Order: sequence, then C-alpha cells, then structure tokens
Amino acid sequence: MVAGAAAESRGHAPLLSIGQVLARLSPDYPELTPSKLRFLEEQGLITPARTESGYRKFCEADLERLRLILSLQRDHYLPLKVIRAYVTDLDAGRNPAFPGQVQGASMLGVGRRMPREELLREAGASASLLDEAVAASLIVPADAYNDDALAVLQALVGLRRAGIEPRHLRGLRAAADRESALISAALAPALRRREASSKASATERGLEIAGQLETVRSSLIRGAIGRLAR
Amino acid sequence: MVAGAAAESRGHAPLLSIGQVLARLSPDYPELTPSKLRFLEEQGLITPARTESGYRKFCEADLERLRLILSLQRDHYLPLKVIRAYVTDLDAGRNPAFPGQVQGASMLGVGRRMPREELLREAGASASLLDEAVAASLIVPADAYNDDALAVLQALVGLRRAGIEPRHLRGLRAAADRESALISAALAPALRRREASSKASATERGLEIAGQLETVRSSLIRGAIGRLAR
DNA sequence: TTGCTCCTCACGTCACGTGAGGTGGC
DNA sequence: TTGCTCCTCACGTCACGTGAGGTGGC
Repeated sequence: MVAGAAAESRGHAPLLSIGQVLARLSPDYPELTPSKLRFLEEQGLITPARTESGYRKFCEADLERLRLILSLQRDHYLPLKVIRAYVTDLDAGRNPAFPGQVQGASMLGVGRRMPREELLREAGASASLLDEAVAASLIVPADAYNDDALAVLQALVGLRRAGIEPRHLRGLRAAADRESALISAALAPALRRREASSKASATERGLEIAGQLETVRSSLIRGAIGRLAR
Repeated sequence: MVAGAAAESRGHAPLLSIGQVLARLSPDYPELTPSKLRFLEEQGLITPARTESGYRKFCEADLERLRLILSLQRDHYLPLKVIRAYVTDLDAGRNPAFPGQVQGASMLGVGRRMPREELLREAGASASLLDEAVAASLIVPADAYNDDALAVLQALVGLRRAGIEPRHLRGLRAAADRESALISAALAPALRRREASSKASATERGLEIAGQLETVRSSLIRGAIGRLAR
C-alpha cells in the first residue's frame, strides 16, 4: 500500500484522516462524530490503517464500509451486534442474507409469518379493513403475512381513526410504482457496469436513494402541514 | 375521581392498568414496554394514579399525554429532557413553542438561519443545483435558509450522484400537495369540534397522520425495490 | 513557534432492559 | 388455591459524549 503524494500522482485515492472522513460523510450522515468513528473501530466494525504516529487513515474501501454500516443503522434501525455479524460474514465471503428486511422487527420476530387471524388480532383490525387494504393494493393477500404487512395494517387502523380509508390511498400505490421506476432507472447504469455485483447491494443502494427521496418529500409535507395551521 | 364500575356505569372511561395501556398504545407505538412506562413516570413525564395496593392506574388524559410524548420521541427525535420541558410548560399553561421544528437539528442549531452561501457550502452543493431545486418548487428561495432546506439540499446532492435531478422530482411536489390536502380534510372535523384547541396540537396530529401514511408508502416502495432486484 | 488536528483513557450519560424477590386480584 | 399481573430495587447494557492530558504535522 502506497500512500500520500506517490499514490495521488498515480491517480490512487489518497488516504483520509478522521476529520476528512467526517467532512466527506456528514452530508449524508449528519449524526456522525469523531467519537462515533473511534467507537465503531473499538467495536471491530471498521479497521482503518494507522500512520507511524498513530493517526487513523481511511481508504475508499473503509468509506464504502462506513456508508453501509451507517445506512444499516439509520435506515434499518439495526443494532451494532447484528451489523457486525453481517459485515463479518461479508468479509468471510459467506454472502449473508440482508438483515434489514423489517424495520423495527424484534429479533425474535424476524422472518416470522403469521396467518390472517393473527395479523388481524395483532393489528387490532377488522376483517373488512384488511379486505379493503387488499382491494386498494396496499397489502398483498397471502396465506402467511409478515411484520411488514402488520406495520401497514396498524397504520391503516390509525388512519381510519382519522377518517382516512384504504380507498383514499389508491394514489399512494401508483405514486410508489412511479417512484420505484425512477429508482430502477437510476440503478440501471451501475448494474450494467458491474454485472457481478450482488443483488443485495443494488437493493441497498435503491433503499438509500428512496431515503433521500423521503427526505425531500418529508420536507414538502411538513411545510404544507405547517401552512395549514396558519 | 370515581373509578371502576361506578365510573363505567356513568359512562366515564375506566382507569387502565399498565398492561391495558400497553394493549391500547402498542398498535401505534410497538416499541412501548412496561419498563419504558415505569421509566417515564420515574423521570416525571407522566404521573398515573395509584390503587391502594400500589398498582398504576391511567386515565384518558394520561393516554393523551403518552401519545404526545411518544410521538415527540418517535417522529421528532427529541430527547426526554426537551419533551419534559415542553409538557411541563404545557401543564403550567405557558403555551410553549412546539419544540420539534427540525428533525435531528442540533440543540445549538435550532432556529438557526443561514445565508445562501453558507447553505451551499454546508450541503456541498453547486449554485445551479439550488436554482434547479427552487425551479422545481422543492426549496423556497429566501434570504436566510433553515436546517430543513439544508437537509433537502443534501439529499438532492446525493440524488444527483445517482443521476436523479431536481426536475425529475416535480411530481413529488404535486403529490405532497395532494397528501397535505388529504390530511387537512382529516383534521377539519376535529378542528371544528374544539375551536379553542391550539394550532400546535393540530399540527402535531397532522404530522402523526403523515407518519402513518409514510408507513404505508414505505412498505410499498420497499416491496417494489425488492421486486426490482429479482 | 503557533495553531490545529489528532491521540488515548477514564468516566459520564441517556434510555431503557433484566432479573430477583415479593404481593395483589379475579 | 392457582395463575396471571403487577410492584420495587439493583444492576446491566447499548451507543455513544466529554473532558483531561498529551503528541503530531504543515
């Protein structure tokens, strides 16, 4: 590994100090701090190189890994223990299952499947609400439902209390399809460039883009709600 | 205060045990636990009544307060210290400013305003990107921008890296307006019923509904992205 | 030499979770 | 009487944050 001026003159990416890493990542991850970076190293999630005098030096692969770790934390609410297991498996070439299937799922309940009756009971929903949700293409009917369907149905219970019915949300379905088409188009060139790249990483990147779109949308909606109250 | 059968026979809401509170709130707040409820009491955020033998008993006002506290935590990422100050001010009838203006804003930076140049620098954005965002109605031009504009611009920087430009997002603006109209319609009856209710609580309720809509949308988009990778 | 960045190490903090050991209520 | 729910209290945990005290680099 050659660092510094020599690397730069050959067009290699230079190694970054902890402060430079912060400057590069904080636009996407504003909650990042030096103390968090040191903590992640202490926990064995990243292993940056060191200069002779002990300064940390991060390469591009370290940055990629940090982006992965931070987005698993931010967008999937995964505890570091789970993230560490995932990246350790990745390092070992074991091609592990993507751990962030269900936002906020309990460790016990991950991958859990429940029949219709259990879904209704846990969500506190009526059978007709579920039927309406299916009719509006908000939930896909199945023999066994997952935690995602449960979260959606719980939200629909809350929305009904506000007088908003599933049929009012048909537009959401169409808008989501348009949005996923936009994301799909954005991912296509990267997928062509590196054919061998895993589907998991394409999904991960797609979810990151979805998160950025959500930041924009959320601002627009909060702005509109703020104007309503005036 | 009369509790139990007498209260029920008069049509008063009965007092709820800690387990019953959990059953009522966990559809909306799945992360709620008995230990969290006890912790919130210990921290002085709620003060449920007690039976002679020491069992906690929650009234409807306690539930309302819990919903407020939990949504301030979940949707605005506020620390309990800030939430406590807010509800304490509410109790004292001081009509405090709603504390959750900016998601994830640092305490130092709350209410902070920055000129165009500072906004561009902090977001790592070009002037033309900001101009395009303004043209697409994603950011409102101003002499001084807030943290919300910064978050949006940072997201747009990330989206541009993925090849998504502000003009591709004009649809988001229209969709956000439709969504806020839906929310506005849902809030209207409640606003009519209790004219004196504060605008802050209408905004709060509007944001709660927006959060539920987001749960549904997020599921649809994640589902669509998952199908893309197949 | 002067700032500025970076280092370690110890301790603090925030928001809970986890039992142990015991009592209350239909 | 038997479960089941609920109680307190002590301690643990997770993910960092905060300084003190010191060294490195342009």
